[in-house]
Amino acid sequence: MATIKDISQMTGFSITTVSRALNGYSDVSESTRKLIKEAAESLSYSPNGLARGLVMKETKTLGLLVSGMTYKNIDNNFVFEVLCGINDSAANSAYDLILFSTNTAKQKMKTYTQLCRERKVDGVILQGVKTDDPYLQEVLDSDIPCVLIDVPIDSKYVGFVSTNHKQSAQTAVDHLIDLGHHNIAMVNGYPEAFVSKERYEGYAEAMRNAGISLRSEYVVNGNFTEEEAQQQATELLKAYPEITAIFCASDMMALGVMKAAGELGIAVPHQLSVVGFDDIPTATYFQPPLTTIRQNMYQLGHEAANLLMGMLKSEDSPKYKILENELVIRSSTAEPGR
Amino acid sequence: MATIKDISQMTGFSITTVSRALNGYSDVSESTRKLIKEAAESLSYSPNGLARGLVMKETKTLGLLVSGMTYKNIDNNFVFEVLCGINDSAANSAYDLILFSTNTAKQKMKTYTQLCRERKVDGVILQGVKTDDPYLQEVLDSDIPCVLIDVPIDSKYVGFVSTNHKQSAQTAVDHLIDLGHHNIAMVNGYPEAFVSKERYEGYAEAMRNAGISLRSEYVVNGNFTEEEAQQQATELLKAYPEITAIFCASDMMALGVMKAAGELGIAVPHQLSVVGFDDIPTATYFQPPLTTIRQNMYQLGHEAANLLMGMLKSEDSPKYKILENELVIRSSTAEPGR
DNA sequence: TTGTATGCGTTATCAT
DNA sequence: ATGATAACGCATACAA
Repeated sequence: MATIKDISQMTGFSITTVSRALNGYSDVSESTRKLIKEAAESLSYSPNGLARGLVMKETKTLGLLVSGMTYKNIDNNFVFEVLCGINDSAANSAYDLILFSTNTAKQKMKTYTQLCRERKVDGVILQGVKTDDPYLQEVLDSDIPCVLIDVPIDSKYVGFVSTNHKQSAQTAVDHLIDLGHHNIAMVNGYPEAFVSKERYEGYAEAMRNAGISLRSEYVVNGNFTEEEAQQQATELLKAYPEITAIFCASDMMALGVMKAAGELGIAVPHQLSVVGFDDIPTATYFQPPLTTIRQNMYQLGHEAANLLMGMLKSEDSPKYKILENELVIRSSTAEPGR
Repeated sequence: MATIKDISQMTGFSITTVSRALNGYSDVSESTRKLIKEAAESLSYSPNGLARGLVMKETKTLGLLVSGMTYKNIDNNFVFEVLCGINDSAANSAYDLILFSTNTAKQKMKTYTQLCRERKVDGVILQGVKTDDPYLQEVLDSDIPCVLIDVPIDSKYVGFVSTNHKQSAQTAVDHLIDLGHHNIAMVNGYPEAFVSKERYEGYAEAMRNAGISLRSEYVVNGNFTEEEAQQQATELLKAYPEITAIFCASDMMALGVMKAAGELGIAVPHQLSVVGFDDIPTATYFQPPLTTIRQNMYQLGHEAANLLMGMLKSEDSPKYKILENELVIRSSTAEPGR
């Protein structure tokens, strides 16, 4: 609880000199600096970040607004990987992270801007915002530097990181087409997600390029959950038994699809090929091991933090970055059988 | 950027009255309160948490010192589950979380106490501290309220949450003994972890109770990693082919052990039974699905945060809690075969 | 019911 | 090279 005032009294120097000495200013003699540093040490002094932040208008904190850090998302380390990336990046600089622990009830009380301004964060990283989220508009209107994850919007104070979702989806579906599939369905997430739109675009593009006409009945939404995907896939496969392949917008949904197939007595991959998206660690262990699109979420988080810290340093720092995904072929896809 | 001063000028009331009105004090007339609130609204005022914290000596932030939020731990959502639990708990109260992003290099620069005092956190949750960690002593010496995860120490300002590691380990080994195993080895984590000691105790206790003499050669350390466990298990199984069961202190190490067995041509579970610890989501998908001890890490985090917030509220709030684990029997254990 | 004055711990401006 | 003083935005003891 010692302050620079205490050091000042102990050493006889003014608080100004103490402050300057401790902050490495050059206009203080080495002898007094030594004295002051020793006093600080003996009083086990720590600077008060609040007071410093109050006057400096900079807190060296990055805000994190992360959806999905809750019980039901526990199996999805997607969010965790992003977090690790951000954390590692912040650890290499002087920033700490503040996690806005907000639930839907609290979200109604405090807006995005309020949250950030109260905590006086230097910048924010947003993960999991939907396109119709009211927060999104606030972000754009606000003057708080911000990086969005998987929402491609940039403006003066806003940047983003994402992956090439469309191209990746296209690659995934091309893989199915190359194997000889024609009746390819898609289990998407939900319409309010940018990534869902992009991935659908990729699916559609691949089909068009192959001269296969799109059938809207073949495309359903699984809300990114295993359960809904399983249910949707069950109905899909019952209604359209001609389907021989399903492209899913997440690995967990792919798991749901495989379970649906299993219950209907449809063998994967021999009667039905399944492709996922994400490449979660568990995907390797699925039965059969899942063919999927690998996203490097760690790197996504890492780049997000770097981008943001860059924006804080200089006006004309790059504001967005798009990473490349990669198709990982395992055993859930094969030539269409009979 | 509006302050109460701005509101004061706009409405003509003093900043005192503005402050009191906004903070819901009763000694301000409803009419002026209304005026002031409207002014605040129109100026889109947000209180400055730094200034408030400076004078109130309370920041409504909980510090999180978490080891393992880094690239190599990405597959281990153990940490993430704890985090989710803490987050959910904090979300239901007025606290936000601050993640101390510290790497080993930075850790040498700033001590635990410095970190906390600079940020002026009201309390701290520590995860992943080893028994020989210098941080630990600091925690005990400091007067910052703190909850340790899986380190059973409590004092005036320190509490902890943990699970019944010893009993759980004993249950796991009992299960093996009940199946008819005698030559049971253990792949532990590392000696500096409390949980390792506890789990070893449980192993030893079970063996003693069954009248099986302990052989120190049967106990090795896998450092909680898949790779080291695999390597250690390989040597173990080569040197002592009479071993028919291995109890592992984590699921990832159990995976390493199963891989070792696989490479040596030893069938699990028919020639070797394997038990893990944690019940990570992937454990269900291992081949064979892993028998293990389920730990509810989410609840652990939840309780940790609740405990800490309780300690902040009153002196004589309970300071520790021990949760129960549960044996989950899957297919990696069986009667010893030949 | 409202206002005045003070302090929280720090940095910054301007003297000396 | 060092010091006095004013800010930063807020809460609170005390007055009125």
